[in-house]
Order: sequence, then structure tokens, then C-alpha cells
Amino acid sequence: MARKCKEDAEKTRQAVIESALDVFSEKGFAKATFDEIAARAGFTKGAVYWYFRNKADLVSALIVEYMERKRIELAENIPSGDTLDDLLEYFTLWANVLKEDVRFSKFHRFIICQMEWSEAVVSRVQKSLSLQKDWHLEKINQVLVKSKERGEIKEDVDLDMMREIIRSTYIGIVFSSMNRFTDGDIVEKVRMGLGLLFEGLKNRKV
Amino acid sequence: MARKCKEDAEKTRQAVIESALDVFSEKGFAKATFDEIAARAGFTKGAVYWYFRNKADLVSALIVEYMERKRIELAENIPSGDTLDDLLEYFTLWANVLKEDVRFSKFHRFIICQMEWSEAVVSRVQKSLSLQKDWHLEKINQVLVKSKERGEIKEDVDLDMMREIIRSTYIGIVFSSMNRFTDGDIVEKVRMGLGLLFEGLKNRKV
DNA sequence: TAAAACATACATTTTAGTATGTATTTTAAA
DNA sequence: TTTAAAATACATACTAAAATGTATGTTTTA
Repeated sequence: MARKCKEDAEKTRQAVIESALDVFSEKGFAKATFDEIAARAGFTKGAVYWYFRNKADLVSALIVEYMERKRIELAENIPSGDTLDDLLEYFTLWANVLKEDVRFSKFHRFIICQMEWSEAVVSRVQKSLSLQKDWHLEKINQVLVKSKERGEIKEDVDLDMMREIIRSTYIGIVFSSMNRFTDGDIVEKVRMGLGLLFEGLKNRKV
Repeated sequence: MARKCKEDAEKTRQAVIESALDVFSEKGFAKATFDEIAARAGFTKGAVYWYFRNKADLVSALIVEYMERKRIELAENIPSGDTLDDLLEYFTLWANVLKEDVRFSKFHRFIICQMEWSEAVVSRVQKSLSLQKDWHLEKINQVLVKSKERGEIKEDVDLDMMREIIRSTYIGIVFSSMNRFTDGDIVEKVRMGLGLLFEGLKNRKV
């Protein structure tokens, strides 16, 4: 078909990315086809291949589009304090994002399970993945170190292990909430789960 | 090739199932092929199709083989008490199983991510999946109800939500430990994570 | 001798990827 | 300012590879 002006072309690219998110999150990575992604966006495979070399390229674009954008978007709203309460607010913020932004939630659901990804994809998006791998870890670590310095948390806990446990708890609640079998408010769950965990973590000086 | 005696035939079936677990856990569900599963077991595709109609059938057999067998195997060792400490021992037991039984761990890693499964598979193994879905929940609920009756846990916690949080915490730690980026002892993580969570959950009467 | 326990060969489907066609902009020369 | 050329933004058609499923063959055991 005919060429469009630049704005329309960019719209096409965006439409393909949005469509890809839908198909990836519904069918999974391996069963998602270029034909279906194109069709849902209202185009043919030729349009998709015009913008993306292959699936890895598409996934990479998806990650950049969603993860990076959200990080920048939220940058100012992220709590900067370093107490356990601040950390709870930090995760509450992210849980709220997952609750409110349906498409970001879809994206998260898609990216949280990378088992089916081919090596080609993994190496292609390694940079973005390492970003995701370290997600939250820096913040958690900052809070843990400072809290320990202040004697806010128990002395016998291993910070490295604790860091992973906190992240795992959050990921676990998110992961379970993504599952179609469960319901209930994800924000409440995160606040309750991490809240109790932090209470157990705090030093008792009664 | 030639027919074997019944024992050898059963060995073939088992070999195929074991091979399937390897291929599924390495390549993921969608990219696992009958050819590779057969080849790794030392047979051809014909042997696999002799025992299993399709992938869904194979997955179903895998679930029965691993999940059911382990449930029965562990039945007597499972702590029967209904305190939070008993619940901690309960999950410690399962974490130990994941740590020691490498093949069960592989199976768990494979089954925990079901995003790529086709509808055919899901409906085929629905019964087993619902078993897995409710896994641990009954035990958690029993402990929570009894503990609340005894006034062991805080009064303002919602038991339904708490049940999901406990399970999510466990799943999250397991899920993270399955990831190739993380290391550390899964049993220690589970004990620490759930231990602190339970401490936060307990009623304080100083 | 019939059926079991496979191997082998083949037919069919699916999908990735490519090559080519085509209408429309954009660019740039006249 | 007009207009031809070139590049863009796709659609369409095709190729090739891979995997599923089936049909058939072969050998041994019961």
C-alpha cells in the first residue's frame, strides 16, 4: 500500500507494539506470530517486518517502550526516604501502578515469566533484562543498610539474604495476583505482606 | 524395531517421561519437540507417540508422575500441628524437597510458569492443575484458623488475604530461587522469609 | 498367529523470513 | 514552480524450514 506521512508511520509502529503486547501476554512468547500481531493492529506481516527484524527485536522494543517509560514517568514520585516505612511506600507505589495501569500490568505479566524465551531473545534484551533483574534491589539495599546502621532492624539478619527475600515476597504477591485464579486487591496484599514482614524484621526494644 | 517384554516397555515409558522433563524444563513447553524428547531417551518419535497422543498428554503424565508421587511419598512426614511454628516446619520440609530432589525441582520450575501452555493442555491437565492451585492452601488455612482461635495472631488480619500472602511469599522465594541469576540456600531463605512474616503476624502480649 | 513395541517414511500444517510489487511522499533538479 | 527520481511505508506472494501427526513396515514376544 501507500506511504503515509511520518506521523502516521509512527502511529503504525506504536500500534504494532501495542498489538504485540496483547498477543504476547495472551499467547505467550513462543506462540505469538507476526501474522497475528500484524492482523490485530490492522496491518499485514510486511508492516511488522518493516519496523522489527524479528521477535527478539519486537520484545526489545516492548521493554524499552514500557519499562523505561514508566521508570522515567515515576521518577519524581518515588519515595526517597530510607526507613522501612519508606520502603513500604515505595512498593505501594509500584503496586498501585500495576493496579491502575492495565497495559503496564499486562507487560509485567508477560515479562515476569521468561522461561520460554530463546537465547537469541535473552542476549538481545540482556541490557534491559539486567535492568529488570536489579529492579528494586538498589532501593531495598539502601534502606536495609541505613536501617541496620540506625539499629532499626534485628542484628542477626543477613542483609544479602534479606534483600532477596523482600524482593521475592513482592514478586510472589505480584505473580500470584497476575494469575487468573486469584482475586483481591494487589495493593492491599503488598501492604499487608511486606508490612508484616517488616514488623518481624524490626528490632524490639519494649 | 522389535517388541520388548513388559518390563522393558515400562522402562521405555519412564525414560520418555524423564526425557520430557529435561526438554520441557530446558526449552520450555512450546519449543520442546517430540523428536528431541525421543532422541534424548534413545528412541524415535514413534516410541513417544506409542505412549502419548500429544504434548498435553505428556504433560499430564508428567504431572501425575511427579506431583502425585511426591505427595504420597511425603504424606507421613508432613507436620500435622496447627501452630505457626508447625507451618514453618511444613514449608521447610517442602523447601528441603526442592533443594535435595533435583528432578522434582526441575519439574517445579517447569510447572510454575504456565503462561505458554495452550488451551488444550490447560483443559487436559485441569484436574492436576487445580490440585496444584490449591497446594498448601488447605494447610495454611487450617493453621490460620486455629491460631486465630487461640489468639496467637493479630486480630485485625483478614484470614483470606493472609492465606494468599503466605502462599505468595513461599512461591515468590521458590520462584526467585529457580532463577539462574540468584543463588543462596532456598531452605534458609524460606525459613527466614516466612519466619519473619510469622513474627510480624503474631500477637504481642509483652 | 495375533498383537505389542517400536522405527521409518511421508503428508500436512505452521511459521519465519524474503523478495517483490505498488502507491504515496519527499527530495531535488530543471 | 513544476516535475522526475528516489526513498518510504507498506501489501502480497513466495520460499524454506520445522514440527505435528499419521501410515506403514518390522521384529519379537505371548
